[in-house]
Amino acid sequence: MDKKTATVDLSTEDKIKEAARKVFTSKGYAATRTRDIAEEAGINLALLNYYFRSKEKLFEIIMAEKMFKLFNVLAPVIDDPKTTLEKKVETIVVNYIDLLRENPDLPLFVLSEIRTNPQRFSEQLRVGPLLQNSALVKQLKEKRPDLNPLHFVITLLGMTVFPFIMKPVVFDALPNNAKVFDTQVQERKKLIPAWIKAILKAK
Amino acid sequence: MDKKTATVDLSTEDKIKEAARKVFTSKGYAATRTRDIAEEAGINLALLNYYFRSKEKLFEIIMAEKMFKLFNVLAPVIDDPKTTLEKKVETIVVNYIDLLRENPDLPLFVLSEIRTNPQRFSEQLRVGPLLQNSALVKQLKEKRPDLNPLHFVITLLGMTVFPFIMKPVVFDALPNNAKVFDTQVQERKKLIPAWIKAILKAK
DNA sequence: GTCTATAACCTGATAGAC
DNA sequence: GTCTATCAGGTTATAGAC
Repeated sequence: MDKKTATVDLSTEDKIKEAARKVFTSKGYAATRTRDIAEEAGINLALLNYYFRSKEKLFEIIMAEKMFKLFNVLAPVIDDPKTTLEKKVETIVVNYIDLLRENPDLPLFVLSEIRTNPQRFSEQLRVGPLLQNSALVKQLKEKRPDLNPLHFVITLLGMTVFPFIMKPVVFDALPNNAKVFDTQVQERKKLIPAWIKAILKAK
Repeated sequence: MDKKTATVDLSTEDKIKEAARKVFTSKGYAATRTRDIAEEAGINLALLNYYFRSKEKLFEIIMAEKMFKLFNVLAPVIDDPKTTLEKKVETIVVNYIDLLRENPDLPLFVLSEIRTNPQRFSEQLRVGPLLQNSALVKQLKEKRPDLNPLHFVITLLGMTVFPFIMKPVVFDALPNNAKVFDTQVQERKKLIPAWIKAILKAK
């Protein structure tokens, strides 16, 4: 079944959500007009308010979805005592790259909105506790007690996520962009775990 | 001389630019109202248009400044044949961290605006050629002909820039945030070059 | 150069017919 | 549930006095 047909088959409510996902993530909350969403969904402007009451309510629904996607790659892996540190790294890298290949502007969207309106997200963002006593941190402290776990996590995520953040700058200007980017990102599934290994080994 | 006094001493034009820098970078183009800038500058709304004709013209001036700051850390280093690869890495890391410590939301601001409105920046973004035949790339190919230079550059920049991009998510939720963040970032001036060294050595 | 007042436009949301 | 028409409020930009 092709995508166009699938989209048409959606309920009106889902058509609006689908359109909202697309427009919000590509332009951001402030630059998005409810009219853009309505047009993208192929429905009337009034229906947006009929189903979701307001632009802001609709946005909150989409945003919650996106943040869940983003954090849910980390959450189940980070506190699993049964897997090794190496395996955790590999899983995080592969899962994130697969997720972001399908949602390339997810990180920049979420980070931009948090920056634009930090107090709106102050409650959801309790990353400290999640890290503090996780299995990953314990395993890391055992292997390298001298290395601050936060440095490690940020470096790991930076290696994985940063290509997607830089995509508009580096790749969209390149001649053969889409293909080149995807190849590079796939390569990083193996490169990043190897690099992390080298970093942990070096003293 | 304290900052308040210095600000008051500025010409009206510079007061507006200074205010525009602050408001644009913290809220983004779309969410910024010219009234916010006028108020921040302590002047009347009409003066903004008198000096800069429009919100968009003013934005373009600020944005050009910011992009220059961001790319100018890389440009002089990347094609210098007189320094070693190691020295280049060290210089890039230290210079970027110093720049970003003073302009923490510079990367997220620039990247967000590029994403929101890619065609506006399509001309400025010719990163490919800049990299293609640079001294850095040559040195890298000599040391590790198997490693795609783009992987290297993105990893290096990711390690350096990503903490600033994650700041609102990870650190602003932490108890002792400002101090912790700054300490960590300073530590990375030494950590990142060491990590890069380990990565280049590992086969 | 700087201000007040206002024009011209845009955007989110709703009323009311079908 | 879905549409058209429209309102109410806000935003950029300018006219015109000083």
